[in-house]
Amino acid sequence: MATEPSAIAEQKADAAETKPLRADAQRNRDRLVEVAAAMFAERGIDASLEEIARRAGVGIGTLYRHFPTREHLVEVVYRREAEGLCAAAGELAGKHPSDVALEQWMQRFVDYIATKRGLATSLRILLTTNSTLFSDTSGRVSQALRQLVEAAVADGTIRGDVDASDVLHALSGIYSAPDTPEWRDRSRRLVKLLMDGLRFGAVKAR
Amino acid sequence: MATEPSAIAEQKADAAETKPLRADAQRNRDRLVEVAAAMFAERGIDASLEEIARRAGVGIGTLYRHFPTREHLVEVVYRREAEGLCAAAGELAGKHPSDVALEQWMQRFVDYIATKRGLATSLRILLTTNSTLFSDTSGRVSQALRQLVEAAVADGTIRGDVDASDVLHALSGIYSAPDTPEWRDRSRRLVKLLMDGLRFGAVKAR
DNA sequence: CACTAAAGCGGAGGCGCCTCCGTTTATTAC
DNA sequence: GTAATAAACGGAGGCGCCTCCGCTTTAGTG
Repeated sequence: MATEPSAIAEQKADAAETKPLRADAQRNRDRLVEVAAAMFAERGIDASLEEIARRAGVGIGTLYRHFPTREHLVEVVYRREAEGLCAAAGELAGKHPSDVALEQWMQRFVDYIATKRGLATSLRILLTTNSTLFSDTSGRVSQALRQLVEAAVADGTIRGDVDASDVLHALSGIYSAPDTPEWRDRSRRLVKLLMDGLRFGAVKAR
Repeated sequence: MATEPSAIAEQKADAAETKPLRADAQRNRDRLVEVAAAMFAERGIDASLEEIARRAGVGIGTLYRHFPTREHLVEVVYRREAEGLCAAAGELAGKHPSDVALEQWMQRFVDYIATKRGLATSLRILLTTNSTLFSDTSGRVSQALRQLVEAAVADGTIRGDVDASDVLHALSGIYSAPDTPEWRDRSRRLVKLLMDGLRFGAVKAR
């Protein structure tokens, strides 16, 4: 499943895809995405676009030029979130013992799911059009999890009789809870609980 | 499949369900529903609620008191539409030859589908909550069609080798076309075509 | 009838969405 | 450096959403 560019713009300088933006435009666009990510996390998917523009220090017109609809903006934020999550797997693995890396990554996964769920309820329509959005990101995300679990099993910091799918399955409780306000905290506790279970009976006892 | 009252208010005086409205309130409510039906048909599901209130000669506050969300209003309009459609079967049968009654009813069915489709795209969310909305109306509607088809077959104004499901199946083209502007006209022609087919080889040739 | 409480009314006001276009700024050519 | 031009900016303005609350009307009661 290749990661082809979505129908909706992507600014990654990876390949000089679509004419590079002017310097100021690129700067503004980046700021907008950053602020939007914060706002969506804080206030939910219905955060005011005008406030996002305001906080990013640009006019509302600028926001609309870059992201003609709310959905466009949300999609970009979501993709960024997913990318960050995948990248985090490598980074955490580099600077923590592998069980700790796994735990921290899963905590971050909770935030990611929050984004995903918010997006899901809002974007049913866009999703029918742009169906690769979820499918191709979720593949990469579970790949990242696999990597972490395998490393931790390999060096004995978690028990050896589980694999990534087991962990994902155990995490499924995260998906189910409705959008209650305590959802995030409960999910965090769930991750801790799961980690205790994983560490129990590990070769390298703590 | 009983027609129990939806989670969302219904004003039918059938049984004195929820305290009868004050005369003026009932009047305003009726006007609102009527105007809304016209506006939704004319301008689509996103018609301005303020304009609906204006045309109905009431304040926007009144509209919101009766229908706290756009979806509430849409649902009531839709139910009314469905009821009207079912009732029309009986009326048309009473004053036209049965083949003509069938034809006219099918033309009206086109309008009904238009409402239904508009609603469907807008109300995915509400539908997950209030799932009886579609299922219980569609049963009654197809019952109405069956009645008309059987009558027309019985008195020989349409051919005898078809039944209501055949007709419904033949009408399915109506469902498919996207929301193009010509959709309604094309659907009307489809109904005419179908009628010609049904009359062809009828016992009582024209 | 007159009175009163409850029900209903309606629109001002605050906010968000989105478009349009005059002004500003980066880039390119000389 | 300067000029020309295309790209980008940004905010005013128009419209729609929805809430809130002071005013009006109705339906009872005597």
